[in-house]
Amino acid sequence: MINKKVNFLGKLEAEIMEIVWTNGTVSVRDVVSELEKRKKIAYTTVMTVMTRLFKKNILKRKQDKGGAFVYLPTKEKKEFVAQASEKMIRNFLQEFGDVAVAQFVDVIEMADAEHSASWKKKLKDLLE
Amino acid sequence: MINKKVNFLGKLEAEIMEIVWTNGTVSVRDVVSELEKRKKIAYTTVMTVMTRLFKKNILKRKQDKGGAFVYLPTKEKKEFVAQASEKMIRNFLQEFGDVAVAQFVDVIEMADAEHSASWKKKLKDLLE
DNA sequence: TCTATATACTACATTGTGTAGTAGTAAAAA
DNA sequence: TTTTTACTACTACACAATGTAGTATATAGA
Repeated sequence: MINKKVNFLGKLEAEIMEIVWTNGTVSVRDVVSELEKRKKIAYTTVMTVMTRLFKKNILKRKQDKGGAFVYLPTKEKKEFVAQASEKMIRNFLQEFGDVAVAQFVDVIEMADAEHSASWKKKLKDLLE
Repeated sequence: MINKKVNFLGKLEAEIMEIVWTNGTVSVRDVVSELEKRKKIAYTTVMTVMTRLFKKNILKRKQDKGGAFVYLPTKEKKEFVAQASEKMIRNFLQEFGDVAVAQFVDVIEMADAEHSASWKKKLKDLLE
């Protein structure tokens, strides 16, 4: 089918999640302050996105004293990435089987060559 | 960044490309006939999508005698998939390095278990 | 009670995709 | 040659995801 369905995050969503993952528990205000170091952004913009993230169950939140919410990641970054990756790779594998595997190896080799890295070795090790 | 940018194809786009890849050189009419076996669809819908595919350089086309266009894939399926995959895996690897590799192995193992397949073996072989 | 701030709600823009109508044109048929 | 048919270009609308932000309301603290 070759058609996409993996849903990672939008650009702003991703920026916000990075901040949340780094800081653990944050208010909208916190995130806004952080983002404002880099760009002009309205409080309500951040709030809207965080509310959406909450509705998508990517963020949890609870009432802070003072009425405001504090937000927490539903999953730590590692886990979130792992699950999103899994979904992606799974689709990919299901769709392309052999090609997927072969392609993965190719890219790993290319990447190793380009960055004198050794993902190939790591991969071999993981396969014991 | 964890944000998506890999662009595969939409559902209808993918269906159309499958038909193109299978048949090599097709007119809009050909594709419509093929799709109509499965669902109700307007000629112009298919034409619009194929024109978009052409503008995105995924299809080539040339004038047929009779005024109509015939469309051809810019890349064969194998190559298209390979390149799209490469882009995806490359992003993924760049973004998540270790986790990506580890995750790939995990999924392969799970998939093998679930479908008594042996992608793991294939992978090992490819790594010689 | 008043004021500052946070939230909820609403709304608009943009992009990608699916969907399709209409008008014009060109070729084929009568 | 005139009529019919078929194809293309253009336009348009819907819907989802995302980025962006204003407004109105609620509430806590001064």
